[in-house]
Amino acid sequence: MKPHSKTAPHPRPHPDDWKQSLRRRSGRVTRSRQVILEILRHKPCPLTPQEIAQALAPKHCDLATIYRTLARFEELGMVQRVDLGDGRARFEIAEDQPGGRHHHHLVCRGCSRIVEIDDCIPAELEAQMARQHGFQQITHKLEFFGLCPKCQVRS
Amino acid sequence: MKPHSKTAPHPRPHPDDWKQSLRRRSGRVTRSRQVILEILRHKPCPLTPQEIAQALAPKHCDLATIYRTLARFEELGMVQRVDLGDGRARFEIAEDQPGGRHHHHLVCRGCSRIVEIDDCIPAELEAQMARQHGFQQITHKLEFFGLCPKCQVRS
DNA sequence: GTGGATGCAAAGTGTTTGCATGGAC
DNA sequence: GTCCATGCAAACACTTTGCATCCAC
Repeated sequence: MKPHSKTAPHPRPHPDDWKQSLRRRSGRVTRSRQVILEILRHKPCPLTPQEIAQALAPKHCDLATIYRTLARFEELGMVQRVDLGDGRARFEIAEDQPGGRHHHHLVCRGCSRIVEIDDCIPAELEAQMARQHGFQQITHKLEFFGLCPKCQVRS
Repeated sequence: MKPHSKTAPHPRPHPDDWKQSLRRRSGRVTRSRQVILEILRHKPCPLTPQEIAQALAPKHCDLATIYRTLARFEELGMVQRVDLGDGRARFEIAEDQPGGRHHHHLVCRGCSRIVEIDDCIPAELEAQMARQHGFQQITHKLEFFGLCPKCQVRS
């Protein structure tokens, strides 16, 4: 069940295209920015700014810088914000970027483990909603919560 | 399209049952608590603690009290927390309470207007996910975002 | 009268901003 | 050399907590 199949897949940019698009917008390709992007590309789940800071701990990067970088990357459409309802922001590679894809998350209520999920809601559901309420450009956030096998035993 | 039909509807408690269930748990039925519940019952969309404070402005109730009351009500299963991704908590009557029902929200990205939506994801989707990843007691959060008719004109 | 609820103030937590310095181009 | 990015500290918004007082029972 993967009803959210893209009809016209985006052109896949070269992994380093971002450097040019950043420079074009008078931004600079700094070491921090490269490392942050590397970390996001290699992690299987969305990360909080704190987690990113830890991941690049040896090279120490200020939290404020991480926030600013992520905000910039979000503007450029390189990363997207994920909200799992615990009051802290998480970021992952945007779904139309190399290494990204449209997906949702299944979060364990016990240990907070995050599993990525490819299933999605029927596209027709959004279309119908758009018609019914006159809204346009509809997007959605869908997250699942449950108890993972380990935490079922524990409780 | 309303695939989330309840098979066995909860017994509908009397609107004032909460007073007894609160007292049973050694809680007290104070004026603040009654008014807060009244406000939530009469509003068509989830409210932030701030909005609740405004709504009962003449009778002034401290924000801390509102937070504590909502936390208590949430424990008792009377209200539920809604997260629309803007970093502030919202609350509404729980879906199995009198006046509540399972629903989701469609939020305007322009003016933040909130519309309640009865559509839901196919129950089969959750069931399959449970099987596939071994999770249990799966719940979901589903929120839609778009541009309402007014904001389409503006932009 | 007792124990829980409230108001007020202070502390927490995640995030953002101001400003001087450092580094990409 | 110019201008943007960074680090550090202060400011912010929302939420939680401590404590003396108040009130439901």
